[in-house]
Amino acid sequence: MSDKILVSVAWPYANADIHVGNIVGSHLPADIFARYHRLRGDEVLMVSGTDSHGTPVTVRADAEGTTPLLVYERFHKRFLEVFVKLGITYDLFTTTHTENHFKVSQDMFLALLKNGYLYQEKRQLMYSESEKRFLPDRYVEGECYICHFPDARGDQCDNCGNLLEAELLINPRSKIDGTRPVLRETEHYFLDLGKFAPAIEEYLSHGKEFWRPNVLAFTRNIVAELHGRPITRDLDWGIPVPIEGTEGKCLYVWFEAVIGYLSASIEWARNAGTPEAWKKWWYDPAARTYYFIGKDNIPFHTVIWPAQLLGAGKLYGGPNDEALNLPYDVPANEFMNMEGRRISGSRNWGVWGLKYLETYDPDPLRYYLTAQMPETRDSDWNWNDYLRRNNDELVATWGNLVNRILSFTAKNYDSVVPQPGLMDEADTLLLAQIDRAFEPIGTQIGACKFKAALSDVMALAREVNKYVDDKAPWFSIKTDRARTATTLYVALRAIDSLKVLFAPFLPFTGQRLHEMLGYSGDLFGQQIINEYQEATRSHLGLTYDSSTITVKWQPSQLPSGQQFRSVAPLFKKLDDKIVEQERAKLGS
RNA sequence: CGCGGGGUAGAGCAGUGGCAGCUCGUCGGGCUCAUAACCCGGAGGUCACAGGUUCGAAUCCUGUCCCCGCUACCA
Repeated sequence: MSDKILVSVAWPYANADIHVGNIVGSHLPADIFARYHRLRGDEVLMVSGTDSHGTPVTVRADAEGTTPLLVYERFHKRFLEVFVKLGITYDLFTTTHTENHFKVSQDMFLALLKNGYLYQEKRQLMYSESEKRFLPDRYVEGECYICHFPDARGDQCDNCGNLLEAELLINPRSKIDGTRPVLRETEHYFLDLGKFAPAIEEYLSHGKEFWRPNVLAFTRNIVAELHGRPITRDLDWGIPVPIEGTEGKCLYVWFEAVIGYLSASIEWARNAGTPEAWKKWWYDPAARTYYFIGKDNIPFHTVIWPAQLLGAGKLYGGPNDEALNLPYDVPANEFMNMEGRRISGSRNWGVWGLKYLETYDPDPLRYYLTAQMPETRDSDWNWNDYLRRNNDELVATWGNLVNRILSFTAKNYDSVVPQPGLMDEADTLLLAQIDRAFEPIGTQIGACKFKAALSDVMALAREVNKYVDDKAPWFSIKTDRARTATTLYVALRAIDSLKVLFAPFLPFTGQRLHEMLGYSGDLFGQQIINEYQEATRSHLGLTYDSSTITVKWQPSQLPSGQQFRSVAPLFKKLDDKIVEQERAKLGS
């Protein structure tokens, strides 16, 4: 029986390229999870998109002398490219800059307003008369009112380190044109989070034992002191507040971006020609919704988004009048550092997806990132470690197992899966051990324990290497062809099973191995980039066609007599020199 | 005392009351099918530190030190 699984992934900001921290934090674990559930035959919907609004995008546009629209479009296109090359199989990766998302966000705003969860409040904020707009804190400089450093930023003083209130700076000036901003009163909408505290506590109080302890502890702590947060800002790049007389005000990004999970699901259904199909993930109480994010995003997904969903109530209405589903699990990852220091775009301290793929293959990256995934604590990318895991684990253990058995079979059995004879205890035990592994390894992936699952699969590959060594077919071939045929058949079937167990982690080499073994058909579906036209604008979206999948999460049924196609190594051994070469690029 | 996470073999990690484990590296041996790949064996740890609870603590409690994150536009 198939489960309904919604895989929601953090929306990357359209102001910088995707780096390994973004990939390991959310996109990759989500993809492993989605691929596994698809192999199981579950109904999976995996969505995300580009967060195209917000100050970072505007800041970048100002710096480049261009428009936020062009900045967002440029990075959005590069996101799609990196996800195709890395095999991050989104059913829909869209953007927040669609008419659909505007509409859904505004609908949710209005629903919250109608249900009494929004209130208005006036604030005094910095306003630039020369530019006729309110200035974000970072756009204001002035004398620090604590240490009197003359060039403090609006949000923090670089001299004394204190966090500042921009409106209190002495002699404030605009960072853009140097003019003196004035305080001007502005009215904003606030989400009344305090009203949700009892409901959120109730939500967190049962059935959350499987949540990662840090996520749960962090969340429970926040719920204790919930207060209203502004959800609108004085900006012109974003989603307009859908109320008369609020010109020049937009929905604040943190409020609007999370709504993307819902709007992307709706868009996916509409694009597929089944406009109601999204409802089975959002209204069926048996559906499970997962949110793959980085730890910086925890409160938005475990408190604020549930509050929005609770407050919006039934919104568009489920088939049986159900309310919207709350997050089932939020498996947030910690951060991955780069050679001991925090990844930083401005200092060029990191490894970027597209850049990496110019030189290296996707599966070794997926392997290394999974093995180093920051599931319980911060981890570190280290090029020496990358080299070691590629050469000593991927190449030496798994790649070599495949290569030694396939080439031996090619050489001695004419590239045909041999007919096994009577199996002895060792043969039976090995196959039983691997057949039995599907369930516990699947359970681990389903529980978002990706490191442990991958390490268990690799341990099985070592078991098969050991079996081959014990059987020594290179000896038996000289005296007992029947015995050797059995050994090779057992090893090949083990390899064929390992192909499936590794598949969620290593889809590209999995597909190659699948073909080498002589199968036709695909392990996974195809990724397709489409252009979608709405009434007034168009956007690119990445989608996934799973109709060609022929493989299931189950032990190999490899038929003897099947003819191999070409046999070639799955992985490339890397030269030691890359460590110094790659390290030299950091920080330059 | 702002909040949360973490400190276990050279490196990276698992291990929530019962003889301290895994991968890699290292040392020694074996094999030769395989990308000098594979297999076997050994060495290596006062489980951050100090107290406490317990027949028994890496694991529970108290205190201390150190690292990381959140509160900002660096995921």
